[in-house]
Amino acid sequence: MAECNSSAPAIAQFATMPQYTPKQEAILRGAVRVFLQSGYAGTSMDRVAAEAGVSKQTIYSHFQDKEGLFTALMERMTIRRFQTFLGMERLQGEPALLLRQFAEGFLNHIVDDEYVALLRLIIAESVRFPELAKLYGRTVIQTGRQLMTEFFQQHPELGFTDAEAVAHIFIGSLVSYVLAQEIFYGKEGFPLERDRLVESLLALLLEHGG
Amino acid sequence: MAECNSSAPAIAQFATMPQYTPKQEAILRGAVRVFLQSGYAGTSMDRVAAEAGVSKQTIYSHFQDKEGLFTALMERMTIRRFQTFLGMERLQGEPALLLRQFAEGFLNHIVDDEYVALLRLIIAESVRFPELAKLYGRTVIQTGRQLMTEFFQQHPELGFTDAEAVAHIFIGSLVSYVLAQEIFYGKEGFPLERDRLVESLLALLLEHGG
DNA sequence: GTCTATAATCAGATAGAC
DNA sequence: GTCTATCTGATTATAGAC
Repeated sequence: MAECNSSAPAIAQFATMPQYTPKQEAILRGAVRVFLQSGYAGTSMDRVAAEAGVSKQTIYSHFQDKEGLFTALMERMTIRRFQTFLGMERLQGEPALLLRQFAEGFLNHIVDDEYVALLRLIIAESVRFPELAKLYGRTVIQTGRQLMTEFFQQHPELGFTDAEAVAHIFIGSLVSYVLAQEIFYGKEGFPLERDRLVESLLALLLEHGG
Repeated sequence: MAECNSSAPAIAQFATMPQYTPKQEAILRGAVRVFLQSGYAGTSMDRVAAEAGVSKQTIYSHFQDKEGLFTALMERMTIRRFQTFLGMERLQGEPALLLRQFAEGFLNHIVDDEYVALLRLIIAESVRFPELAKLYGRTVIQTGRQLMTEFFQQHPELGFTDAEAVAHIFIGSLVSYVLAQEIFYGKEGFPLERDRLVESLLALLLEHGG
C-alpha cells in the first residue's frame, strides 16, 4: 500500500497541501511576489531573501535550492486554485442563469492580478518545468472542464452532442479573453467589453439548434 | 509629415520589416533558437554567439545590447506572422466550408512548434517587455479577429448580433485549445481530439438560432 | 568588421559564528 | 535555526589586436 503507483492520477498526489512552518510561510510569501514579477531565471535568491525579510541561508535551510523553492511555491498556488474549484462540488441550476453566473463569476471574481500572473508564469516556465504545467492542466483546467461537462450532460435539452468539446469552447473563450485583455492589449483599452463576450457566448450556447 | 504622430495605429509603424545584412540574419537565426527555448533571462549572449557561429563582439557591433537584440528578434517574428495573415486579404466562401477550412488550417498548418514557442515567449516576457505583447495584440490578434469579424458581418443569415464577439469566441476557442494541448497537457495525451473541437465549434456557430 | 581576451558585476550555494 | 561573510562560476559588456 505504501508503494507509489505511477498509474494513479496525479491529482491524488496533490489533493492535500503540505503544511509549512511560519518561517516557511514567510519565505513563500516573499517568493511569490518576486517569481510572479520576474520569472524563474529573472529571480535572485538575494531578492527573495530581502522580500521575505530573512537571510539567504535561512531559505536554503528550509528549501533544497532555487528549483525546490520554485516548485514548492508553484505547486502550492496551483493546489489552492484547484481547491477553490473543488469547493464548487457540482454545478446546478437553470442553464441560462448558471452559465451567466459562471462566466461573470469567472471574469469578475476568480480572475485577478495573481491569477493572471500565475497563468503567465506557468506558461513561461513550461519548458524548464513541464511537470508544473501538467499539474495545472490535470487539476485546475481538468476540474473546471469536468464540472462544465457534467452540467451539459445533465441538460440534454441544450442539444450538444459532445459536452466535453462544448465545455472547452465555453471555458476556453473566457480564458483566452482574459489572456488577450490582460496580456496582449494592456490596461488602456480593449475593444471588446466583458458583457459583449458573455452575451454572445450565452446566445450561442442557449439558442443552439433552437 | 516626418513628425511622429502618436495617435497613428501601431500597425503602420511595423508593416514593413527592416532589412538585415547576412551577418545580422545569422545572428538572428541563432538567437531565435536560444530565446525561444530558454526565455530572455535564461539566454546568455555566449550561447547566442555559439549558436549563430559568430563571436560575441560581433553581436554587440550589430545590436546595441541584449535587450536590443531581443526586441529586434521578437518584432521580426511578430511582423512575419502578421504578414501571413495579411496575405489572406479577405475571407470569402460558404460559411460551413470557410469556417471549417479556417479552423483546420489554423490547427494543422499555422500552428507549429515555433508558433507555440513565440506565443509562450511573448506571454512570458509581457511584464518586462509589455510593448512586444501589445505589438502582437495590435497586429496578429487584431488582424485575425478583424478578418473573421468582417466575414460574419457579410453573412447576416448566421444571426449574430455582435460579429466581433463571435469572432473572438471562434478564434479564442482555437487558441486556448492549442495552449491547453501544447502547454498544459503535453504531447502524451489530450482528452479532446481536434476534430471534436472543430465539429462542436461549427455546430454552435452554424446551427445558431436555426 | 571580426576575433580573442578581459573587466566588472552578479548569482547560486556554502562556511562558520552565535 | 538564523545570520554575516565568502567562495565559485557565470554573465553582460568592452578593449584592443588583426
